[in-house]
Amino acid sequence: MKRSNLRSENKKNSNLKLISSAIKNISQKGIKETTMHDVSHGAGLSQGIVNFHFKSKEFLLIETLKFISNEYLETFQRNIIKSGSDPRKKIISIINNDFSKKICSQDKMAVWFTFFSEVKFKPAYQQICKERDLYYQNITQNILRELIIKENNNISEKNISRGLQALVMGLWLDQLEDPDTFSRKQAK
Amino acid sequence: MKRSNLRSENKKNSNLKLISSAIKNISQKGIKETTMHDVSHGAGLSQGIVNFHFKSKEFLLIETLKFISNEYLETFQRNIIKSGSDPRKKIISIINNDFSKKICSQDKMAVWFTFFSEVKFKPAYQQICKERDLYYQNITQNILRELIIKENNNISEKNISRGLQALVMGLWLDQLEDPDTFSRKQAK
DNA sequence: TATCTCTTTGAACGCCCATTCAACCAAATT
DNA sequence: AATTTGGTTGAATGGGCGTTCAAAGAGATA
Repeated sequence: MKRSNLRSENKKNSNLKLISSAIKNISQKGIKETTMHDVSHGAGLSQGIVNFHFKSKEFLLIETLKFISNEYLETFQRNIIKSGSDPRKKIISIINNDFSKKICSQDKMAVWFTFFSEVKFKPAYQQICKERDLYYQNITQNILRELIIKENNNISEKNISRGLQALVMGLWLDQLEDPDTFSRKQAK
Repeated sequence: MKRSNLRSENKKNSNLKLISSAIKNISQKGIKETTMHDVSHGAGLSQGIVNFHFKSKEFLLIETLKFISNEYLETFQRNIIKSGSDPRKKIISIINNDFSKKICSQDKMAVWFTFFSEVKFKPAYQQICKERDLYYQNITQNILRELIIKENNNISEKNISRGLQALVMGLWLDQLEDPDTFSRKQAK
């Protein structure tokens, strides 16, 4: 066993700490008011470190977006697998996931929508978001198709899945705009 | 008739030009990359003028948000009145308005969501958005109640109207994230 | 132990941008 | 016509922040 892992582990650790700090700061202040100093000190490190690990603020942000996107996709997938083969149960598990405490938290939502608002001006963000959406879209569409066949219905799975996604997004946004009256239960 | 209107008219004109320029710039670059210089020169005026009229960048932004919020509410109201007394037609007119060329344009959506993403950190924005939402919520809820009574149904108008609003928001967001595949017709 | 490589530090640099303000101009008032 | 009031200009100011980099520290290698 190589012992040279101490360094690379420390490095990974630093990266993670920096991304976590970025998420925390962004959720509290937004992207533009989050300074490099905020991020590095929030991670218990010092000034120039972000530029060393991520080259620039922009790349840190991209990695941060990738991070929360992956986090979402992981619980998404895990929940569907856990729910068995009944398409109805699968749909329910998706919705449960979307409004779970972990995913639908004020902090996470704040970060998501902060990035969403920049998507139009930043191709890199757009790509990451698009990929996540396409994945979501694909999966739900397939599940809905199963459901439609099973129930012998005659509706478009494409529109429903897109509508579902939009509904979820809109409800998420609700929680940002008016956290006091928002309830995850009611949204579900 | 007082003739002292030339000055105040010019002033109003300048204000409007500045707000329009702000909208244009924000829709293309976002709030933080829009500089005072961008705004004033976009309006054909010079550097210090925004501070003269709006005191600070922050107040300019608040006025800009108020402006697009009022614009939305005006066409919203006008369309409902035009559509007569049938609740079903009223609902349709709301949806038509939400996805009209004027309201659901890429530029306007970009501006809306840019502000939405800041709502969490800026109480002033939050209040403006909340008011607009409450109004929307109230009106649609009343219309839905009419509809429910008329059709002798037994569902909660509150949840439906909130869901509708969320759905609209989500579809709007779609158009931002992926303008190429988005179609206003399909959304409707 | 000595050398080399990778990571971290934090002061220094330079750019960008909101804001200020004295000077100027045009409209209103007298 | 003279004076006051209000709007506009644009150069100057100052602060904030991303980035750089020499020096130091810590792990790996010999």
